[in-house]
Amino acid sequence: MDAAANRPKRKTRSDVARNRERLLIAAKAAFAQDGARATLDAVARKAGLGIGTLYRHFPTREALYEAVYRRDIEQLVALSDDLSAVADPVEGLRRWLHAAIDMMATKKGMIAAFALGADKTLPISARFNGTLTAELDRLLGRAVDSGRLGERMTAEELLLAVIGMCMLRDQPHWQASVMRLIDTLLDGMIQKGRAAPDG
Amino acid sequence: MDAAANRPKRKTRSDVARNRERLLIAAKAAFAQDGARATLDAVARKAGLGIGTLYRHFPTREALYEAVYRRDIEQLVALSDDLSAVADPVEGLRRWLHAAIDMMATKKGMIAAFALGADKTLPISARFNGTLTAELDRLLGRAVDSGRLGERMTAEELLLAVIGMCMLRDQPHWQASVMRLIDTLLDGMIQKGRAAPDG
DNA sequence: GTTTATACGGAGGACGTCTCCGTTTTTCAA
DNA sequence: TTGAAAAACGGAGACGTCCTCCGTATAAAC
Repeated sequence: MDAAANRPKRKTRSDVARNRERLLIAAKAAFAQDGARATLDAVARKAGLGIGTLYRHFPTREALYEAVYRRDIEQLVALSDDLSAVADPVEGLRRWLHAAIDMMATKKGMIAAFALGADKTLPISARFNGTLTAELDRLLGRAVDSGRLGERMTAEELLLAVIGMCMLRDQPHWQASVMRLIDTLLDGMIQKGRAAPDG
Repeated sequence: MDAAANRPKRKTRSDVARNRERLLIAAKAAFAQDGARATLDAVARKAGLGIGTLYRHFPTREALYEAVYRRDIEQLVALSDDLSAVADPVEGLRRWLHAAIDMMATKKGMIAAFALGADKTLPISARFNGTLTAELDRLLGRAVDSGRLGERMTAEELLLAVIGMCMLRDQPHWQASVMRLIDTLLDGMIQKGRAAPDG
C-alpha cells in the first residue's frame, strides 16, 4: 500500500542531480537555438551524456519541455499577481498578455512547448495551459467584473489565440503584429455595440 | 535557349496523368484522415503506386499539399469576388473569413499546408498565402475605404491570425471559438476609441 | 573491500524521408 | 506488327530521428 514506508533508505545517487542539471542546461540551449526541431540526441551529446540517460530523466520530449520552461511559467504566475493590483483591470490584462508574448519571443522552444500543450491528449496540457489559463482567467474575470469587458471570449480561448498567433513567429515583425492583434482583440471585447450580425 | 523549340514532339505518356490523379485522390483522403501526420508512404500505398512515383510527381510534401488544395484556394478567390459586391464591406470581409475557417474545419490537412505557407522559406508561401493575402487585402481595403474599419491590421496579419488560431483545431469547440475571435477582432478594428494606451 | 542498489551508455529496432537505378511500359517509326 | 528509344515505374537502401533494452559502471552502505 504505502510505497514510501517500506522503501530502503539508501540516498539517491549524487550523479543523478548533476546529470539532470546538465541535461536541462543543454536542452535550454538547444531549444533556444533550434526551437522545436532540436533533436534529443543532440541535447544528450551537448550534455556529454548518453541518450539513454536523457530518456530516463525525461521520458518524453514534453517532460523535457516542461522542466526547461517551468520557471518561466512561474514568472508569469507571479506577474499576474502583481497585475491584479493595477487600477485599470483591462490594462492589467493587456500587460500580462504582452509579457507572455515577450517571453515566447525570447524563447524559441517555448512556443513549441505551448503548442504541444494545446493538444489535449498530452499531460503537459494540464500543467502549462491549466496554470496559465487559471491566471488569465483571474485577470480577465476582474476586467469583466469591472464592467469594462464583455464576456465574449473565455480565458482559454484568449490563451489559445495568443499561442496560435505566436506560431507564426517566422514572419518578419511577428511580435509587433501579435501585440497589435491582441490589443485589437481587447478593444473588440470592450463593452460597446457589436459588428457581427447573427446570421 | 528555347527549350520548347528543340524538344522531341513525343506525346506525354498516358499513365502519367492517371497516376497523378490517383495520387491526389489518395493524398486527399490521407490528409483528411490523419492531417499533417499522414506518411507519404501511406499515400503511395493507398494509391497503389510506388513511393518513387509519388516523389517524381510531387518532389516535396509541400508540392503535394499545394496540388491537393489548389482547388479550394480557387474557391476562396471566387468567393471574394462575390463578396466584393456585398453592400456592407465589413460584413463581406467577415463572411469571407468565416468561409476560410469553415474550409479548414472540413479539411484537416489544409491547416498544415497553410502552416507551412507561413514559413517564408518555402515556395508554397508565395502561392497559397500570396493568393489569399491578395484577396483578403481587397476585401479589407474596401472596408477601410468605406471608413468603417481602421487601418490597425494588415491583410497578412489577419490571415496569419486566422491560420494561427486554426492550429488549435484539436480543442473541443475550436471552430466556434475561432469565429468568435475573428468577430471580436473585427469589432476591435471598427473605427472607435482605443483601449490600448501607448505605453 | 565487498556487496548491492541504482544509474549510465549506446547498440539496435522501428519508422519516416528521399534517392537512385534496374525494370517495365508507352510511344513512335518503319 | 514489331523493334527501338524515351519516359515512367518500383522499391531497395541510405539516412536521420525516436525510443528501448540490457550489459556495464559507479555510488552508497556496511
